Amino acid sequence: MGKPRKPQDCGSQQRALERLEALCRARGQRLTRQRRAVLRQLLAEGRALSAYELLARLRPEDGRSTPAGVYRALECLMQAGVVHRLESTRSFILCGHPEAPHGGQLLICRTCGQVVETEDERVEAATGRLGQRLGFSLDQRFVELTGVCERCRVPQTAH
Amino acid sequence: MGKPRKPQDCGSQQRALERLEALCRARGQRLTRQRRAVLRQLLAEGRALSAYELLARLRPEDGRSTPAGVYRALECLMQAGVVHRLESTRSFILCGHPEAPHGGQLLICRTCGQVVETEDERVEAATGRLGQRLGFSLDQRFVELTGVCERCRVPQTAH
DNA sequence: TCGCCAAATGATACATTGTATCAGTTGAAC
DNA sequence: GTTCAACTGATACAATGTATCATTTGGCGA
Ligand SMILES: [Zn+2]
Ligand SMILES: [Zn+2]
Ligand SMILES: [Zn+2]
Ligand SMILES: [Zn+2]
Repeated sequence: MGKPRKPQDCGSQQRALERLEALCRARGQRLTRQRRAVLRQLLAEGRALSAYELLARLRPEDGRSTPAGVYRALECLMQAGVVHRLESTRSFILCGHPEAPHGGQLLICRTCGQVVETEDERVEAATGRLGQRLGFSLDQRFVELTGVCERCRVPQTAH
Repeated sequence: MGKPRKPQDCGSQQRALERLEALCRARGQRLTRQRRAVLRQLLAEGRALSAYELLARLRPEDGRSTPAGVYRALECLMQAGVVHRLESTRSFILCGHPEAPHGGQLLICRTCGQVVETEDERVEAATGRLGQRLGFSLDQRFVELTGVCERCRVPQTAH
């Protein structure tokens, strides 16, 4: 609960949206009305949303949105690498650094809902080596760490 | 799909069941009829099962089993540390080495469904350090690596 | 510009996964 | 045996995710 990181202002939101659109196109995905709408909502929210939370935000501006439509849009955006799914909370979030395709780590604050995405070399190396050691050729790595972030742990005296 | 690791024979199954029961009791959990039945099914199956797959196996021997009952049993067994939930496949599996409570890594073969559970020091260290670096005090670590296991990759000529 | 075709959508229905509630039962402790 | 918390049974429902198919859209070549 509690407010997560505040959403970006409109100017940078617009720029971020354009950047994401360019990425989608570059990766061979049409960026349609629905998909753009999903991106916009995720960007505006600034935190992870469940598919049905997304749907609730989309319906006011497009009454024809459906679960299937939302899931299809999310599927496509995940393909394009600009959205990730949080397995442990069944929700979806914008990629934090979508420039290069990747599978990183997600740190989730269970108090404020903040999600931090990283690409930690040591974790990458360790999981890769683990797969190798056990004879697995890995194709996906889910690393989701939940806990309490610094801001939530230290009850900073608002000044 | 394809058969995963074959379930253990009845003798060692019985022993394993008794060992698990002892662990549950040691951790302050009553081991009731339903919970024992869930354990038995997971042990017999030798792979991860969804809650409803479990339910389907329980009903023939106890027609009063319900989803709520299965989830309650699973909840308790997870508390006791003898069952894990696979977030990425929404299923449940017996802990591979339940002697000490832990949160390890799960390697999942997407061909045969086999799940290997490890407690890799390097992965533990790397994720711990990552949390620390980002100011998170972690309380749970989901590390699920999916890929293809050795047996499935090398189509060994059965002899 | 026009027609074509693959991709995407809309609409509907359904499948799977997980919880809430509350009355009744059980079982360990005294 | 009584008691009380834990557990169960039963029911209903909430949340999450898919299948199907007719229709629309949009890029592309004639
Ligand atoms: Zn990312
Ligand atoms: Zn926080
Ligand atoms: Zn385990
Ligand atoms: Zn395999």
